[in-house]
Amino acid sequence: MRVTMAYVARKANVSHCTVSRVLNNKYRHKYTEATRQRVLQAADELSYRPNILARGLRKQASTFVGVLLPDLVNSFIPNLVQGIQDVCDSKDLSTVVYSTRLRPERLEKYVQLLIDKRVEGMIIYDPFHQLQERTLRRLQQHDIPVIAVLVDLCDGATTSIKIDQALGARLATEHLLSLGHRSILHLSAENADSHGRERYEGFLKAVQDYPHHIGTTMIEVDWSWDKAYEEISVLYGNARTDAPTAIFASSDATALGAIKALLEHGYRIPDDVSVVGFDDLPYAEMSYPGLTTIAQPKYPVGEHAMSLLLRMMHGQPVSPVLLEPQLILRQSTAAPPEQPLAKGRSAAT
Amino acid sequence: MRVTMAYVARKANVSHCTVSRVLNNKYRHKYTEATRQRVLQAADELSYRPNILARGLRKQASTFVGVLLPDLVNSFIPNLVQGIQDVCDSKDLSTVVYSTRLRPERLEKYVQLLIDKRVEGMIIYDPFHQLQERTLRRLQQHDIPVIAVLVDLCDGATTSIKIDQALGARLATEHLLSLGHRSILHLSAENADSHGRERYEGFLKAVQDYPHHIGTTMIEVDWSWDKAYEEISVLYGNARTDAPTAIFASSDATALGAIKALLEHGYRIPDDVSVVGFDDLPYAEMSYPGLTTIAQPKYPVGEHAMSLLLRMMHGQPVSPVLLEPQLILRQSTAAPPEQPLAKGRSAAT
DNA sequence: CTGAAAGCGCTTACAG
DNA sequence: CTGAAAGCGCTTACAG
Repeated sequence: MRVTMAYVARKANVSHCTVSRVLNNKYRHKYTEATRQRVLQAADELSYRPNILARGLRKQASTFVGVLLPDLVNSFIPNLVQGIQDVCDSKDLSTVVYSTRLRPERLEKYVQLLIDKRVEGMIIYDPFHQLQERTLRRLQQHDIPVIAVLVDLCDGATTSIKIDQALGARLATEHLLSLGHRSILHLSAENADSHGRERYEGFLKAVQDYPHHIGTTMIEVDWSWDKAYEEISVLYGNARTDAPTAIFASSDATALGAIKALLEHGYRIPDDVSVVGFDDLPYAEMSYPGLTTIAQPKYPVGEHAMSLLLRMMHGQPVSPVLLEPQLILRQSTAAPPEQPLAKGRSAAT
Repeated sequence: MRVTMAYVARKANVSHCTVSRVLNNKYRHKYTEATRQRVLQAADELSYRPNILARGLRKQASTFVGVLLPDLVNSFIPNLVQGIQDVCDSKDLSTVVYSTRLRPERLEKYVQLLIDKRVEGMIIYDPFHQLQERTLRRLQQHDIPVIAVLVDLCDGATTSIKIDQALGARLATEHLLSLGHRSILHLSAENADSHGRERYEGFLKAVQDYPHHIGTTMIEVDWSWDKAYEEISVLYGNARTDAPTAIFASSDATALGAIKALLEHGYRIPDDVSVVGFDDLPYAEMSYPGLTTIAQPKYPVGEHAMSLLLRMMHGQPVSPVLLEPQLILRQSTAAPPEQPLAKGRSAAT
């Protein structure tokens, strides 16, 4: 049989209201220590546990927070979620996580579901702006506070916590420039989404701000490892002496595609070509050579997002947050070669 | 103002019970089509949405399923979760996912929390057997059905869905043997957990079953990329002609550590040394050279687990499931070199 | 200091 | 065919 408050009350010889008061540690001056002890002991002996659903119904608070993500697999999502959950844990909140896998109709469906579940707030990462404005308005109607992470929502007004993408691109580019590279290739995702565009712009800006002339090449690879691999195979496959000595890839995945193509064509990294990535995937460290890249503070984004949401839930004012990425030096970057590049250089030594 | 059934009822000029009946599509013969239309229209006009908490309280069903994992970051966890969630989606269930990050006390806490939330079932992945038997008993007391994934729970009795680890190890080993390798090194995780042990045993068994004499070496690296990297650096670092021509690593991570060490010492893969991993991480394909490995059916494990749980929730009989892993051929394996191995072989050509 | 009562928003036997 | 009533397990003003 299920142990309810009534049951505990009977055992402790009090009414269920008293049980509620004692167990919630509320109105402490309103009952004697003796009663308190009796209740506590009865609850303990029966291993009583409150029914959170009932409490939620009564208090009009579900203790749930909704998290909407494009997918679960993507590199930094787990860390983001972890950050959110750790804050929730300390506040007796739970997260309900949904991943849309890029299907807009699922997005709408999940928002509705989360509303139905009476979540007390929502954190949304919507990289391709698939969330419609009217859905956002629905959330407002239900007084559900929303925080956008990494990317603004379509309304542009929802409080967001983001990472400075352009700064990351600048750090990567300036690192290559300071090593002496004067011809840099950018594997871009300019047309893919806002992060790709911001990284592209950060790269351009860094180059323009540099006092010397820099030769730049851009290839759109749309976050795709395959495209990066193929484009670099073609570009460096034919013996050329004027190929860029450095590559700034807009993601670790595309950087790894480039590296694989270069290694297969006999180039040495970083001796012949330097490569910088972006993201700091776990593999960035495991790969050969270790990938110099831009690390994003994934876990802190989650933490901040949840803290902001908490403030909103309590009706406190919030303002957007911008976090800074960081350059991680590994073995894939070095000064450019003294001799001009030539295919199969390393195999010939 | 919040739209409740009472509100819809008033608007449709019926009682709230009728609203409930119509909206739940139950007792269809119990009201006229006209009433039905009136209710439906009123609900629609008011954008009525049922309160799932209230329904759950009444029906004694939370529509939540708990998922307990060691972490969110580990390679195949996201796919596993996705499989679980997709099945849940089709059944109007939601998952509450907790990751313990290997802290046993968190495990106990989360189980309790999930009980408090009145989850209708639980899926648990507990690789290091941190869950205590009495916690499992508590779950039973609350009539919460449990499914173990990938690894048995401490009681050994909970229905489980697993992947045949020994078979995976056998597939990997036989692949190397069939290529002609007669000296194989196993980077093991024998002492780390049951998966490590099963993979180790599968390897041994495959070698013993082989008609020819096979030289085997074992190094315990405990799932650690670092340890694999260091051990292989040492073993292959000193010029030796008798080093194994093939490595079966108990995970992709350790395989990648080995590969990095080998490449740094000038060995060519697969020309000088063949390497097989285990897991099929996304990076297995992206690395240089593409990693031959054992793929585990991650998503299907999630699907099956949830389907089993569903059966249990409906009081139907269930039996354990064992899924088969699969060999994925890429570029890191080939026949052994004709000349004996020597350090820096490739650099010398 | 303690209890009786109302109510959160539903579902479902039970009458009529 | 429809409604009144009870009840899921809590919390919280309101009396006493």
